[in-house]
Amino acid sequence: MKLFVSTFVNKIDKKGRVSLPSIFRSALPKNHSNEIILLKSLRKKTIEGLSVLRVNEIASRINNLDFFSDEHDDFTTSIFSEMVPTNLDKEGRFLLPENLKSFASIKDEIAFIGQGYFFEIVNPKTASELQQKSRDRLNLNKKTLSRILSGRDE
Amino acid sequence: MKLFVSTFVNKIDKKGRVSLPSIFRSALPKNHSNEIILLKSLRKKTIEGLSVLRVNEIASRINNLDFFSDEHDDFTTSIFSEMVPTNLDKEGRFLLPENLKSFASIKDEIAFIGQGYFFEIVNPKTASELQQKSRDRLNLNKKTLSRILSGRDE
DNA sequence: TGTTATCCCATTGACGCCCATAAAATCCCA
DNA sequence: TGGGATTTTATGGGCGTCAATGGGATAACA
Repeated sequence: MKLFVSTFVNKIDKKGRVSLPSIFRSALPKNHSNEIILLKSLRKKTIEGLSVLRVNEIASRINNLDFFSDEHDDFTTSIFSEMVPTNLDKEGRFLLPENLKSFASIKDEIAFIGQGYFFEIVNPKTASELQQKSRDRLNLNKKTLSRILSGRDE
Repeated sequence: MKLFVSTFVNKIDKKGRVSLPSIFRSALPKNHSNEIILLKSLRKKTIEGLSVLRVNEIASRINNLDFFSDEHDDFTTSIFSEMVPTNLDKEGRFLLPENLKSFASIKDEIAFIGQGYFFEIVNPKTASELQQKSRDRLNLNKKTLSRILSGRDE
C-alpha cells in the first residue's frame, strides 16, 4: 500500500539513530526509497515526515499561489526553509536532529503515526493522546462520521 | 460472492493466529487476496475487517474533505494511524495484535460477523448479543425494514 | 584531527513459509 | 439419493527469514 498507515514505536539508539518502520519504507517512492524529509508541523508540536513525492506536490501547490503575495512568501519561508532532507542508512535508519527532537519533546522513544500521504513523528505518550482526542471529536460529529464510513455521499 | 456474509467462530492458536473463514477469503479482491486491514470501530468496542478495496474507498472520501480542516486531521489520525494492515499466511490465517484483542475483549475464540462490505471481529458472546439487538431494533421499525427489502426507495 | 555520519556485521525475537493431520464439506456414482 | 471417496478447511508446530537494534570500524567533513 502506498500509504503511511498504522502506528509504531521505535527506540533511538546511543548514536541517535531510529529505524523507519518497514512498511513506511515500502511506502516510499522506488526512485527515492531511502530519502525522507522532516518538517516541523505548522499547527502542532509534532514533526511531519514526507516522501520526496509529497514534497514535490506541496511545491507545485505553492507554485500556484500568487508569486507576489505575502502568503507565497510565508509558505516558502515556513515550509521550504525548514525542511530537513534525511537519508536512511542500509538498515533503514535515520538521524533525528536535536532541534527537532526537542521541538516534539522526544527523548529515547519515538512514535510514527501514519497519516496516509505523510506521517507524524511524536513521543509515544503524545501519540496516544492525539489518537484519543481525534476519536472523541469525531464521535461528537456523528453525521460526518457515518457519511465517510458508510459511503453515503451525503 | 463478493460480500462478507454469515457468522463464524474460530480459535486463536498459541502463536496468536486465526483462520479467516474461507468464504470471507474468497470475498477478498483477487489482486489483494491475502491482505486485510483491521481497524478499531469508531462506534463500538469491536474490530472492523476491511479489504484493500474498501480502504481505498474510505481514503478517497477522506481525500475529498477540506485538506486544511480539523475534521480532515481527525479522520487521518483516527483511521490511517489506527489501521493495521495484515497479511494472511498460506493457510489463510492472520495475527490479531494484542491491543486489538483487548479492545474487543477477545481471548482465545473469535467471532467473524459478516456485514456485507466489511466484517466485524468480536468475542463470541458479544456476537450473539449484537445480533439479537439488531433484530430487536429492526422489529421495532418494520416500516423501514419493508422499504429496504422491497427496494422502494422511499 | 576531532566529530559526525555511514558501512558492515552480529543478535534477537517476531513473523511467514512449509508440512502435517483431523474434521468437515463436497463430490460422485451406483 | 445414500454413502463412501475426495477435497477443502481449520488447526498445530518446526524452521528459516527479516525487521529492529546494538556496536565496532571506516569514511566524510568541518
